[in-house]
Amino acid sequence: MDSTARAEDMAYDVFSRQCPSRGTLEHVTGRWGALTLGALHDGTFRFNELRRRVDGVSEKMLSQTLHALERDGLVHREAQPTNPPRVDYELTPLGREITDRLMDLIRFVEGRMDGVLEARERYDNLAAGGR
Amino acid sequence: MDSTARAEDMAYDVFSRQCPSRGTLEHVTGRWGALTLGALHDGTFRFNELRRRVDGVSEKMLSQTLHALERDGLVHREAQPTNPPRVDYELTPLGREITDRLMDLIRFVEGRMDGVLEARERYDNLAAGGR
DNA sequence: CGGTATCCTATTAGATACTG
DNA sequence: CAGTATCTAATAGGATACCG
Repeated sequence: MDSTARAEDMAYDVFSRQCPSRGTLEHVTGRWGALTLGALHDGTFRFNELRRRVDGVSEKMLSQTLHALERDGLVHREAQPTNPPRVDYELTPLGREITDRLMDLIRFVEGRMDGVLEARERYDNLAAGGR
Repeated sequence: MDSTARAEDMAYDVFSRQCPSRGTLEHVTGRWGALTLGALHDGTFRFNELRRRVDGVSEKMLSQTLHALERDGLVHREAQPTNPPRVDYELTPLGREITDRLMDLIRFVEGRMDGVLEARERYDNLAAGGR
């Protein structure tokens, strides 16, 4: 019984090279994936609204990122066949569960940036003294 | 008082292009950063032990990744001046706090991979029918 | 063992122009 | 508005050789 439960736990292992979870994790945590999910954590947005929220993303990268997240079932795309077109993006229930955890991580890192910046100064000063 | 607290909350905002938290988040969530931190979550390891744990990483990328994480104060490097040399890597307290949250995310994604794979099939079948 | 240095390729990302 | 297509530039990544 324990061995069965353990086998299920190990069904997907991101540390293994060929595991598909590695690809999905990269979609979630990649530079633009993380910021796009983070933006959608605040609500439903249109394409150009998202572009403004994710400061610095190009049309191309946002489009590519949204496609990957939609394919993985984390983002829902709602297109209205009007003219001009209107397309809304929002998190799916699964996308929301994942993004909740992603935001925990992002907020925590933001909250500790002072410590990170201090560590960098110590590291750089030490390296400068060493040479 | 509330306004002061809010100003502190917004000190670092990863959605803003120039914020240094964006770089640190990329070190933490990048392909090799996430897997390296994940490996170190299990304990202290030597360079080549880490290489084996992070399946697929090259010497060059592991070295680069460890340097970035050490500089950000998330990983501690302990070198013994013996011959042959022995170097141990482990998480700092800050690295552990961040990695705890990272592992929550990773384990959750692994646990939902069946749903992700089903979503991909639906998406690909729809796209195939559309063309 | 624990790396660094170099070279080379592949992938990613940005800018620009264009379309329904 | 919401993208796609194309081209180019920057960066990541791999292979190999070498060093303390």
